[in-house]
Amino acid sequence: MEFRRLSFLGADQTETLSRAMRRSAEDSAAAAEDEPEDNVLFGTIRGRVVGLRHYTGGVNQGEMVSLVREPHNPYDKNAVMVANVHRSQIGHIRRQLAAPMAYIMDNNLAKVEGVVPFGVKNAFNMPVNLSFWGKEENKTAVSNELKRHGFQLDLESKGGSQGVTSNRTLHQWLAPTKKVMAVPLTPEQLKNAFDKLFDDLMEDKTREMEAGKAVCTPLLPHQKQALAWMVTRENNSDLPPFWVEKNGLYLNVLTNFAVPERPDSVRGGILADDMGLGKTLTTIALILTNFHNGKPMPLEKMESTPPVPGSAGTKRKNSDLKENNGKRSGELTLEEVATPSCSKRQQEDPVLIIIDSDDAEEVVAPKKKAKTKAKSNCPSSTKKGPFMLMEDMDFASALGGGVVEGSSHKKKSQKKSQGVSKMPSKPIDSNGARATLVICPLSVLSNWLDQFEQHIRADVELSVYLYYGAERNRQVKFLAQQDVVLTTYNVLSADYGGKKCSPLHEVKWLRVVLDEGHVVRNPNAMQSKAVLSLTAERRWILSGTPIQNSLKDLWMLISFLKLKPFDVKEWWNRVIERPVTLGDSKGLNDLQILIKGITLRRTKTSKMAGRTVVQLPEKRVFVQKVTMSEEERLEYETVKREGRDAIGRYFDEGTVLTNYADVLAILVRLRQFCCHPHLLGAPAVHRVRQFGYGHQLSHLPPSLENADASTPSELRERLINKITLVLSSGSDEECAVCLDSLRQPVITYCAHVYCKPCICEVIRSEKDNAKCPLCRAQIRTQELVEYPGEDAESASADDKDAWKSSSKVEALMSNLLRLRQEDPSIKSLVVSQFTKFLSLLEVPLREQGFSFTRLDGSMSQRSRAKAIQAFQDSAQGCPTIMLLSLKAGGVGLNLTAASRVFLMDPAWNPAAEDQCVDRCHRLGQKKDVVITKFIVKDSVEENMVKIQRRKKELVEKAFGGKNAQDRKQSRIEEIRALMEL
DNA sequence: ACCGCCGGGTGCC
DNA sequence: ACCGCCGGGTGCC
Repeated sequence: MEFRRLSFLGADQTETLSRAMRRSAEDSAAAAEDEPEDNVLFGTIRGRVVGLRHYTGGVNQGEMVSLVREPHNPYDKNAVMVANVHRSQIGHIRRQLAAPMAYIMDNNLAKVEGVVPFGVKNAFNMPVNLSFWGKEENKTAVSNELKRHGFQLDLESKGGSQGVTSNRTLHQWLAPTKKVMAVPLTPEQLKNAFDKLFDDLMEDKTREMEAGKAVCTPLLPHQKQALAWMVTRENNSDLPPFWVEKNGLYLNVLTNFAVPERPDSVRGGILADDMGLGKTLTTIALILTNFHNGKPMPLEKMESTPPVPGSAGTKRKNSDLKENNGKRSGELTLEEVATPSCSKRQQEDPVLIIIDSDDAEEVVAPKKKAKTKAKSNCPSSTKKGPFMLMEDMDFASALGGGVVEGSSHKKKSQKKSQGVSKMPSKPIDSNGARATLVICPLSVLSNWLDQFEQHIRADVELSVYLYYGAERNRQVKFLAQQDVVLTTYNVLSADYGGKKCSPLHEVKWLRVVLDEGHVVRNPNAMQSKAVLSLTAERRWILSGTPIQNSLKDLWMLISFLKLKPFDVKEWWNRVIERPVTLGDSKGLNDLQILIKGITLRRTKTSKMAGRTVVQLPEKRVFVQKVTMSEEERLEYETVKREGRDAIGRYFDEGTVLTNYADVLAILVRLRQFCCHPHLLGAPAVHRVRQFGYGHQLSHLPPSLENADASTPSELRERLINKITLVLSSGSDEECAVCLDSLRQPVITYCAHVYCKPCICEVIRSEKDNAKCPLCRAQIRTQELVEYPGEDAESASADDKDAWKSSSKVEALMSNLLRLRQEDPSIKSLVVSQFTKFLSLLEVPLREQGFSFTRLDGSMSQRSRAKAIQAFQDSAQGCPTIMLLSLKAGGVGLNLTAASRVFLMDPAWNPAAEDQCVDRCHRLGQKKDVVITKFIVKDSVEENMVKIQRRKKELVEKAFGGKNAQDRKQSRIEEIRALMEL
């Protein structure tokens, strides 16, 4: 590790630096494993595996083997061990060759991979074809090191230096028993194929299945298909793809591994339906429909329980939770989480049963603890009805004493004859696992609870435990007893952190479901490790966008599904990722087979028997051009001229990048002006000064570190303003260190924005000499200025007297007024990137007597849920308008009550607008959706629209992400276009 | 005999 | 390992 970092700091400073930083920002332990660009084949060598005598590991003809360094081997510090799939040792590389290999491997000059071409029955040694893969720049070093020890790399190229990576060579060495001569794919073909990876996965997946009786929502045809498919996947006992049975062994045809144990069937997969197709409902149906042996989950009918404790108990339990969370954790209360969907539902008995922690503790916990809990938690009642207690006892004894197979069968047949009916206790199947663990982002937690409530019959009892909040019940026994345990990725990884174990990791789950599974992406992140080490019989990934950036993202998913042998990164890299990256059509084909076997994906436009899967109402987009008033135009042109001058200067000096934050600030100001002049600086005077509003712009220093006239506190203030502007600009800035979206953003004295952990790591590793990765200015930890968060300032309160309208505001208001006249029941989303603009809009809305609510990033979970709930409610007097911040809320956000969307200002990223619109144009929308985009004529907004269009085309053409530098460069081009420079 | 040759012991790193 | 290598025994034929 140390050595590697040193070697990186040689050549290209910026590039290697940021790479080195990225590595240390991540979990450094495993980071050495995967250098993605090790894709050049340097050549091959026929080596020898010796010492077979001493080890038991066997190998097949043509089998891929791992080469593992053994730096602590007492006989030779250069030792290189040869191992098979199971990591069991076959032998060692002969020491003469091991010496240069050790050097190459230790310095990360190349990755070495082996295939045994023949001689697998040899008693003492066997040949091994070694191939060396790495970055072009290390090729000579590798070759020289081998030469120094008397070895010559075979290059196999027929001509041209690119020949080394030809597929011929590739195949020969990846799987020498195969005689595939593939034609390399062009990047274009590769891109197309990759895009189609998740398309056309429909064949054989059209069988439908009815949900279990406990599900009260009728499934749509495509959901029944998904259910049938999921049930089939869960109950299958097929070999995973590319495995065949041969001579009593199991052979993987890609790697030639032959193992005696049958590789586990992949019981689960990826449900990758577009959002809005009802993945949550389908999953709930799955939980209830496919318990053990393909039978529905045995559930109690509530009437069947003893009348008094039963119903009262249920209600009380719900209120327990409310109290419990509100009082104890302070993090998430029932109002935030189990949002009653509408007034009508509230009158019914809630079907969602959330068993309070104490239910189990009373049985298994030491008395003392139970007592305390009872006091603090449930003052009014006698804890719980005898019914629940008995059930728990039943469970405890079942767990303790083992389950009699017959008894559970009896229960099942009983159920069969009576339908959903009395079920005195919840049986555990012979294999014990009962509970489904659902892990989701916090933003959709409440949605899950909602949906459990909505879709399960009111007379059916399903125990859903929300594993969240400080006082969550961590008892393994208790968790294992639930039907469903719901938690978030954060809770999971927090529990797991460091300890490598946690309550959730001790439970043997029947099923683990990763909702929005694509969020688990970086395999080095704690949450990935936490997710991968869960124990479950069945595993599911729900994701509308299974591939975020590239092939690499897929590994996490495959690995989670335990798809042998690709759950081990080496085999994934060798067999799939690298061949595909190099344009090998066989590799791509293999990947397609792999994905096809485990994925179901339908888009909103997928056809089913000639009709689209979901009949969504129509969506129409209108662009409404807004003309500025003369006064506005005059002012706008002034601001624009000053901005152009400043940016033009940066272009002349070639300092656009170093002053990027300033440039963004100028652009933001222009965009803000298009919405409303008050957005720019007022009433906060310092903003005006800092960003050179009006004539003062010309005094803007070239960069902030030269702003010598300022006191430290002034500088600080400026930086806070700057970071606020950058972050609220809607440009989705990324951290130049981790290349991801900013988290815990901080700004340096040289006015560049990074994730706090990333830049701190840079400073830490470079000690006193730390430099800003973007401009090389000196940086220090104590000089980093943190983003204070969006101050939820209410402009309306401050500016009531000073209120004035703007052309755009007028345009919106006249739309809203007309709409109200035509149909007062229609609800609208009013979307802006500027929360302050939303605040300004509150004034005329109030004036005109509109009832509105608001959702923006600064709001707590609690107030968000309230706002959504109120807006979705169709009752008289409920808000008809929601002021929505463009980036607020996750993809799960459901605002189907709205059928009109007013996009007040264009976004940099057109996808953000689409996503926003999709919050109401989704399953459950009954009306046609009309979208109005306001664009100010002859302004920066019009130019933005042009850029949006170009971006869309680019996205359609390009494969894979650009690197940070390219992205910055294209930003610069955008700036030129925007400012008409 | 400071060699060659023979044959037994031995065998990954 | 039906090899190579090592090192001890041995020494005209």
